[in-house]
Amino acid sequence: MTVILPVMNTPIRTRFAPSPTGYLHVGGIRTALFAYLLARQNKGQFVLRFEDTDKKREVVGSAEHLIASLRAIGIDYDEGPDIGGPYAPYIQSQRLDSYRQWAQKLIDKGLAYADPYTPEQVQQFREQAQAAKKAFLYRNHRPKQPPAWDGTQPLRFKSTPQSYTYHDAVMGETTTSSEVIDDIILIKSDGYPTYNFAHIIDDTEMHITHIIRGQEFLSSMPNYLALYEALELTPPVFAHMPHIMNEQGNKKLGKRDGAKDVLDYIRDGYLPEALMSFIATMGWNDGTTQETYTKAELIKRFSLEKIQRSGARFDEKRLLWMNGQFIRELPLDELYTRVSGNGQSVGHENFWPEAAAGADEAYKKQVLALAQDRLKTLADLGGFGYFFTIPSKDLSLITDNKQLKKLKPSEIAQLVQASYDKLAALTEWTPETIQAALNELLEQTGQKPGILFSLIRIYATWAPFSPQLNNTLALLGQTQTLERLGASL
RNA sequence: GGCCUCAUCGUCUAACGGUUAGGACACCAGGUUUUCAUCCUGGCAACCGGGGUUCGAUUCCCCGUGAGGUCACCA
Repeated sequence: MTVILPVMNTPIRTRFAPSPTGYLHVGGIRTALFAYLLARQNKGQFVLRFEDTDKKREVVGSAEHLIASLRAIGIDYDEGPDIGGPYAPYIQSQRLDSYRQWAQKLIDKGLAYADPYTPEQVQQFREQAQAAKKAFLYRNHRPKQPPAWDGTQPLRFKSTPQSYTYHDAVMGETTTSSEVIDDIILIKSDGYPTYNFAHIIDDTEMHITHIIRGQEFLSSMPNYLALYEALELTPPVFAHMPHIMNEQGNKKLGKRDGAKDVLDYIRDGYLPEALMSFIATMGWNDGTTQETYTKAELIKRFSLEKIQRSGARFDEKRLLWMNGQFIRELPLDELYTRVSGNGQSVGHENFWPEAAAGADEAYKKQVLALAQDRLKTLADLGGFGYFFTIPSKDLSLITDNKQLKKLKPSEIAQLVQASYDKLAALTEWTPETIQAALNELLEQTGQKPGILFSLIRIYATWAPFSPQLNNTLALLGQTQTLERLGASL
């Protein structure tokens, strides 16, 4: 039969419904993001719901962690476990009465029955089917006279195999085989509902209009459609997202394979807006050549129809590039607050090198202005410690330098002394006057910039690289520059 | 194995029957008269294979092949 999906004229309501079993990785948060974007675009609501019906797998603290992750990326929800809403509670373990009532409706209609078998017996059926190279279907073993359901056995759906055709907002027209319809478990023997049953009830009661979820649920769609029918409910719009694959491209991204916690990206100095743009453009684009998007642009331009149907690999190099792009576009003052957190919570990290602790704000902002173009992550700021403290000498910078290593120590000393004298004579200390002095120094000593400037730069910073020499010296100040040049090897 | 889905440079992607198949990341080369980064310029690099349909297929159809997902008292 064909399920005709309704034309939606009610406000759009989407949801993100994770189970509190761990952290959120980029794959998970993308599903949340797309649901969020759709709701915001249509002035609808975005709902957070916890699906905690598997008490064995629950991880302490993960609910808070999930919430923190969404907040950190900039995905705010209108209703949820912690903030409530018109359809509270938003935690499945607190909605058991609802599931019971809807289950009773199915029992009354003769569409649900108690499963009399032990898990071991069912497992035996499964193995028999496997041995016979056939797909296991519980309904082939459906008891003729099932006992009355007393709540201690699993409650199963009494299914009728049939084929469905439905429209998926991402995947398009989809037809399912009747073979996969089975007597799925509605309520487990521990009294909690299965995801398969609970999400349908919740989405209905919470007036969710669009279910956006991962592609792994595609193969269960026939069973869900059968349930909607049995419950006499109108299904919402479905949008199944292709998976994000790991970097090797051979598996869907998952926690077991080391998929990174999104909060770790924040801790590592990735900007939320870069993360959002990157995640959104993995598997979605608006048909233009635009490469990065602000949140406002995403809300405006997003559409389910433009979502890619095939899985996308997670390319961390591209994320790193994108992060640099966003850092560069930040106004200096904004960048300053981003790197100067109190370190108390995620999103408020302090990325300054330790030596910067006592430095004054104006000076730090000048350093930041020089550093901005060179940051790929905020954490890269940690490499600018030489602006705040006299760096320890690393002679390998000279001995490993293919030009400098040819010089005798006496020649080096001479060059440094000449530089010292020249810079000490300056009465005005600006990038321009310094550059002029440096240029004169080149003529005076007859040295190539590659040798002379490298030497000065190394004496001033003892770092493998640093901003442009004149700017670096200007910011360091004349006194500090001379002190560093004056120190002997 | 059954069922479902997918298929353009190494990667993310554009193209919705007619293009020298475009952009970006990565990589390589050059420039911005020190390094690294930024920025600019240029380069390398793709329509999975085979049949159809069509005047014409990357694009539509079929069959292969490959990849992923799913077959739980997990979600």
